[in-house]
Amino acid sequence: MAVIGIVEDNKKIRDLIQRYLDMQEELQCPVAVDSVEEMLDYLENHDAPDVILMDIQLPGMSGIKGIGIIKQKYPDTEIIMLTIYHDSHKIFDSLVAGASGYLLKHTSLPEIKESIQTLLNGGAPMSPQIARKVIGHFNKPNKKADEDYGLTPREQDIINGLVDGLSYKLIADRFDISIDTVRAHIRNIYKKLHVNSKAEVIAKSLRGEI
Amino acid sequence: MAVIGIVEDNKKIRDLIQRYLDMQEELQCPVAVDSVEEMLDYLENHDAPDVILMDIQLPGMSGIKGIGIIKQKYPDTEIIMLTIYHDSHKIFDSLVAGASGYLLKHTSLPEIKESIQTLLNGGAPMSPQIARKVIGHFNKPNKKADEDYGLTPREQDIINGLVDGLSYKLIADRFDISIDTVRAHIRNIYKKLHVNSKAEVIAKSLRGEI
DNA sequence: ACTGCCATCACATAACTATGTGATATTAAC
DNA sequence: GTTAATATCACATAGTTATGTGATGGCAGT
Repeated sequence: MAVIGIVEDNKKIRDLIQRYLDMQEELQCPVAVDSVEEMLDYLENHDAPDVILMDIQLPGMSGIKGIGIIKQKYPDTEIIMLTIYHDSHKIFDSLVAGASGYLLKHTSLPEIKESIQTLLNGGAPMSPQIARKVIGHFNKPNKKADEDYGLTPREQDIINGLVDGLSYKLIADRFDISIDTVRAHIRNIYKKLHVNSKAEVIAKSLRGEI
Repeated sequence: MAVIGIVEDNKKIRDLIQRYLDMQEELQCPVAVDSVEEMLDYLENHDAPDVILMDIQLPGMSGIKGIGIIKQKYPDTEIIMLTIYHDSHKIFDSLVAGASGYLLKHTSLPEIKESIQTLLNGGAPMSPQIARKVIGHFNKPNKKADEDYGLTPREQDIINGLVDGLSYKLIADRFDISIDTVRAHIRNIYKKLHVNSKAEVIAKSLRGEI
């Protein structure tokens, strides 16, 4: 009899999954909480579940951070992410943190059950679409032109300034140009990257997407 | 109508798969050869298939080396490995070389067909057991302990919002608090992290320093 | 009861960012 | 020698961010 835990802040979804899993002959789901912190509290006083289903977007600590903490204290507990996020870096971060599977929230209840069994049998549950993104990470270092945004050298300079946390004015000083020129470059960068804030440029850059 | 190619040195298996795939309404398999060299010859004079099923152990060039050569000349052709090897090293090398899927030879004919369709739909066909080994590669690098800035759970939430590229207003909406509260939290975060702009917080966070 | 910390909100203002519109000079490509 | 792309600068303005100052209520520990 495998013991399952759930960390999910949407009460409706949480209850639904818990009731469904608990109903299964070969599973039991004694704990379903809405934050990593609560799960850690629970684990202080109970045996660790065999498998934990974990959301990413949670009140308090994020699910990804939670993976690391839980896996460190209870390394035999396997974690399956169950989330709406399908972007590569969240998937990647989850797996690096120690998750053993990654499902999207549209996954049906029987599929969730099946995924748990896959995991208990030594497999890693994930949809082919997720698998594709995981594989993508293997190819990245090899391919240089990951996606070519056609940034000019000057635009790269400006981006580096942004990533260093500089204001327009400081970037202007660094390259000895006027602040209006900086603005002009940044406008072009935004257009090329399809974003519209410093924050997004910095995020893209630090994720290696530029 | 998707076009499939096969590189496999066991004539019996090769013919079996070719006949089966060719029989399918939506597939055709005009080429099944027993070495990478022969496949390259074929490609000189014909349109590249949409998908190539590739063995690893082959006469002449290995299938893994073949992936690299074929993907370089015909980047739109997807490659699925079909092999007896299930060791992490071969799986890893194949994916790095550019394979989009990895199947073991005990895979049934209908499963092979299904895998091809998965691939054409943007997924990556691989068994859960293979997926598990792929994930294993992500876990190896263990991260160092990060400095404790004494951030409260709420402050972490806000930081996550910033990293997601949200404006104060959107962060306020996400957590259902007022924009002034968001401002207040951000002020405290800046103090704790010794920074004074969104940009720096995002950078710190994405560098794993939080 | 008192203190400290957390989370919430309000008002105010200076500084910075995002965007529109337009212009000039240089250089490489056709 | 015209075109296209790059890099530069200017003015204007709406919107966002950064900071200061101050306040309320909850909760934990002493």
